[in-house]
Formats: sequence, C-alpha cells, structure tokens
Amino acid sequence: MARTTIKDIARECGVSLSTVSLVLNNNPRISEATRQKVLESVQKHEYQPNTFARSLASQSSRSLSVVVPHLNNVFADTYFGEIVSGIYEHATKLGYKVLLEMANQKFVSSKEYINLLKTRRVDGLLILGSSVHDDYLHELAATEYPYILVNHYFPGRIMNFISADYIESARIAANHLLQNGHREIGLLIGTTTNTALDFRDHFLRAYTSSGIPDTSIHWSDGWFTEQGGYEGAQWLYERHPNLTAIMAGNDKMAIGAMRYFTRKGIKVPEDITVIGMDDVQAAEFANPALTTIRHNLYDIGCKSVEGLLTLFRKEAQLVQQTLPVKLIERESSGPARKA
Amino acid sequence: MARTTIKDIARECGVSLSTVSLVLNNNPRISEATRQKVLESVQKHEYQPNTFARSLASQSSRSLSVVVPHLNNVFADTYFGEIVSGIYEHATKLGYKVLLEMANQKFVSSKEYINLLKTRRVDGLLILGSSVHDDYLHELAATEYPYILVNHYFPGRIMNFISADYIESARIAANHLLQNGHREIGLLIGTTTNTALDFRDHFLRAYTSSGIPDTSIHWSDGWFTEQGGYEGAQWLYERHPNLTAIMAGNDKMAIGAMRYFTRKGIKVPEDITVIGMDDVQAAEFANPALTTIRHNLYDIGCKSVEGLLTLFRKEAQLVQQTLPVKLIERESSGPARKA
DNA sequence: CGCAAAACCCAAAACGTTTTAGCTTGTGCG
DNA sequence: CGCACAAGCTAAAACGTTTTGGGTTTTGCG
Repeated sequence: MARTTIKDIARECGVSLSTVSLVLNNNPRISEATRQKVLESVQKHEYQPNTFARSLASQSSRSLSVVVPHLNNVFADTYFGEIVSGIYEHATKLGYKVLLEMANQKFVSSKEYINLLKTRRVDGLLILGSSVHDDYLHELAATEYPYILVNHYFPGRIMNFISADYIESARIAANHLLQNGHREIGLLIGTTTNTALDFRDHFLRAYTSSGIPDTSIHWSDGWFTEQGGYEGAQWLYERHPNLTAIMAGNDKMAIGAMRYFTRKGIKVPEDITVIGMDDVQAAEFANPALTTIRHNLYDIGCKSVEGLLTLFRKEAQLVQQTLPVKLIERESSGPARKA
Repeated sequence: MARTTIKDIARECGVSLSTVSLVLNNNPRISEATRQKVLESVQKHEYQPNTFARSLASQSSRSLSVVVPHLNNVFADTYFGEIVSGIYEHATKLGYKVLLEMANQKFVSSKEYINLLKTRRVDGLLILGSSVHDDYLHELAATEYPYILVNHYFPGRIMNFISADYIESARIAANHLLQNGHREIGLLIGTTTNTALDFRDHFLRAYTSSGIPDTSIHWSDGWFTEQGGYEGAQWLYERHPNLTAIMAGNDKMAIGAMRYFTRKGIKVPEDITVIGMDDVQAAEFANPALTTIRHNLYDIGCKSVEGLLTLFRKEAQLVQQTLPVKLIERESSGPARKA
C-alpha cells in the first residue's frame, strides 16, 4: 500500500535517484534513451512526486495565494469571483496551485502574509480588494517577496500592481453622461480605495473642464454593495431630486440604486440614468440591463498571475500595469429627462 | 538571512530538536518549565515551522481542496461562492488551509482527485456542483480517502454527502403554489443532478396527490444559469401561455426567467409568479425581490468541513446529512391570475 | 591508438520536520 | 538501601525529493 516513490522508479530502471529526478525536471543532461526508460516506468506506476518533499528540497512550492478582503460571504461576491476565476485558470495552466486566504484581523496581526512567503508555503501573493487603510501592505512591499495588488494601487508608492484604468473610466463615463445632456449627477462611490478616489477626482475634473460647476456633482460615500448603493441613492435623491443620473463605483451599487428607484416608482432610464462599473455578469441580467464601464476582471486575474511570474523569474523588479476599459451601453442609461 | 528553524530554537534553549517539536505539538510528556522556555524562544524569533517539512514527516497537510465544476467563470457564481465562503471560514477556524481545484477534463483524466490525496497534498476533498455524469466520483468512493459531496448525492450509493433537503423543498414549494391557486406550472430545472431530479419528482407527486393531473405541470430542462432560465421561460411560455407560475431549480434561473417576462411586458407577480431556490444574495436584490426556498449555502459549507473532519478523525465511516430548508416569501410570488 | 573533451550519470548532502524506542534521572516503597 | 517504575528528554531514523560536484564512459580527432 506504500506509495511508489522516486526510489521505486530508480530501482526498476536501474538508475540512481538523481537520474529520475533529473528526468522529471527535464534536465537536458540525461540521454534520450534513459529519459524514455524512466518516463515509461513513471507512466506504468502512475508515479506522482510528493509535493512536499519536492517543495522542501527545492525551496519553492509552485503555489500562490489569493488574498481576499475580510467581508461577509466574500467568495459569493462576483467582483472577486471573476478575478479569482481568471487567476485560477491561468495559474493552473502554468502549473501553479491556488490557495485561499482572507485578510482578516488574524492574518494581519500574526503577519501571516509574511509567514506564508517565509515558510515558502506559497511563492507569491495576489492581493484583492485592499483598501487605503491596509498598512500591512507597505511592510510587505518593503520585503523582497513577490506580491501583486490586484485592481488597486497606491499612487506614488513603489508597489506592484495590475489595475483597470480608473482614470480613463472616469473620462469615458463623464463623456457619456455629458453627451446625453446630464448636468446634475449623483456619484455613488466609496473612499476606501485609491482607485475610487482617482475615479472621483477625474470624473469631477472632466465635468468642470466642460464648464459645469462642481456644485452640480453630488457625491455619496458608501459600501461597494447593493445595500450601499440602495442607501446611497436614497441619500442623494432625497437631497437632490433634480439629479438626472447616478454614476456608481461598481455594478453592485448601481444595481442597488436601481432597486431604490424602482421601489420609488422612478423609472430607469426614463426618469434617471444609472451607470455601473466593472461589468460583472449580473450587469447584463439586471432589470433594466445595466450600462457600465467594462473592466474585464477575468483578464485582470490572468494578467496578475502573469505579473507574479515575472517577479518569480526575476525578469522585473517592479510590476505596474494599467489595463484598458470600455463603455458598455445597455438599457439603464439614456438622455437626461427634461427638467 | 536563513530562516530560523527548529534547530535554532533547540540550540538556544539547550534542548534537542525532538523536545522543541514535542512542545510545538502540545505533547504532554514535556515538563512545564521546558515548555515555557521553548515557547518563549519561539515567540522571540517569530519562529514558524516549515509546512512542507512538517507535512512530509507527518504525512498530513492540514489542507483540503474545494473542487468546483468546470464552468466558465465558476468562482463568480454566487451559488458556489456562498458555499466556498462557509468552507473557507470554517476550515480556517479549524487550522486547515483551503486549495482550489476545478474538475475539468485534465483533473479527471489524470486522476488528480486521487493524486492530491495520495501525495497527501490535501487531506480531503469537498466536491461541489457534481453531476450525475461524474463517474470518477464512484472511483473515489471506492477508496479510503476522505471526501464529501456538497449539496449533491447519489441515491442508493454509499457515498458521503451533505445536502439541503430537496425533497422537502419540493413539498414546500408545491404547497405555496397550491395555496395561491396555481394550477398550471412551469418547472424550470436541469436533469444533470440527482437533487434536481428528486425535486422534480416530489414536486410532481405533491401536485398529483392534490388531485391535479400531471399534465398541468410543464417541464423544461436547461442550464442552471440566467441564460438557461431566460430561454427555459421563453420555451415554456410560448407553448403554455396559460401558465400562472414558474418554479425554477435555482435563483439564477428564476432571475433569468423574470428577465424574460419583463422583456415581454408580462408582470411578475401580477401576471405570473416566479419562485427560485437557494436564496443567494441576488435573490433579495432582484427586481422584483425573489420568493425562494432558502438552502443556507454558507451553512452547508461549514457542515461539510465538519463532516470531512469526522472522516479525518475516523469518527465515522460514512457521512450523510440532509439540512433543513425554508420558504422565503418576497415579491415575486402571489395568487394566480384569473384565467 | 591515445588523449582530451564532451556526454552522461551518480553519490551524497541538504531541505526541516515528526516520531518512537530507549536512555537518564528521580521518586516511592518495601 | 535497593529496586521498580515513571517522568522527562534525546538520538536517530524516516519522510521523498532536489541539486551539484565530480566520476565514469563515450566520442571525436590527430
């Protein structure tokens, strides 16, 4: 019942352990004949190298961790889900295993983010949904360990990141709204991420540079959830009933906002335009279908794995990449209603 | 720059490696004095045992794999997401790491499901979203390795599972519809899972045993997605415009169905009732809010981890558990319209 | 044929733990 | 006082690989 080990293969083939190991690692120093012999035996016994022995000896685990934020039911969040899908599929293709981690209190206080790397449990970290308050990231950045901030960044800091272009997103969104005659806008977006802050600033800038006073842009902080969107929309609308459009920081908030308006008997898009961001799958199936800025989260996941690998291979010191975005027009946006 | 190892701790404390190891594993054979001394040194150096050395020596990894089905963007599926959340949080609490796996072609053909266990890469498998066609499961079941089918089962087979009560779900749903006067029902549910088949059979049975002929229940196969729901609703409605209710196999299908009806100008619930199953978060924020049978997926995740542990500890040979469900009435269901 | 260089393979150390049999002490009891 | 036994600790084997310096064989060439 004992597992077949490299030793069994070596014995059967009449070669040394090292030879088998070298074959398994595609080392060119082994002759084709020996290689074949070994591979056959491997096939025959369905031999699988023990990962732990391998990792122990080679000081590398060929795994990476996905670090998600500490939110309720976070894996049910499609924003993270789409990124994780990209990460998983790309990592697997490249022979890497994916571990799950959550950046909760314990993760931070026990410095698990360093320990995972120090113990070589994983070769690198892909950090999702971090916030401006995650100070531990700076400690991580000060080490030599490979990590990447996924769809977040800290302007001016030397940190690895892969992110959608939030500045371009702001421009596109503002243009779309301007072209449709919207002058009084409600901005529904949190303040816990630099991406959101960048978006807000550049959205404002786009409006003011079109000659529209920034007093026309009303802004509400809030969680990036349906609930947050619902409440934010209510807060904004009760104070500014002359709004003709809501621009939300993500699709979930937009969907929450639409829900508020529907409840109130306010029609989207006839009475008010609602625009989201990300283009998660739910956007298409929202009612009405949501106009949004597509961020291709799946692709961001893939690119992040790619970036991590360049760090593994020491092909780069710093990975900083901004990915293109585009407007997806569906049913929830239209011309501003007449006052 | 070398990591501190058990050796360093041993040297500093003037004890042997074994002693340190025993302390770390809470072995009672070590005196309190020595224990304290060692623990202090461990604290001081922020010593972390190397997981791989540990796993290699102890033949156990304290990790488990979540196996999700091979679907596009599967991690963005909130059904799986809620279960994974439960699994992750409960596993972490118990000191287990969580690895991600997808049951794709390669996973099956290369017998990865056995290899993971054989190489002790993980101690057990939690298999989500399996289908009646997943024959590899029977091979797995024939081994001694710990695994659990999550929210799925094979009636009559000796296999470990934890699942919501689909039979009770069928009864509850049927009752709700019967009480609201619905006589012509469209059943929107796949045939790829035994849970779905059980649901369908018992739903039919509940109706026929109320004296309603089974010709009043119209049924459409389909994928468990919004798209599947949309198309299924269309298919059913075009053939049977006298339907007054749609019962969907999950919330996503229900949401897809609602979308179809809204597009068609058919009002939910005034013209037609739509009921989902699972109660994922999107159900609450659907438009209108979806009436559904709550399966508490998060809890199913927790219970699955629990079950796996009883297998690890050999406290049970077989884990088979059915969890309670309940009706959540929201806005999408109501009395049948008058003919 | 002889020799240097190239090709191929191996031995052994290293990776950092767990685990168990057994070795010292110390203790209690007759 | 001597002995049995327990308590506390240790030595050493085991876990299954990778890696590298060096040894042996083969090849090519003069």
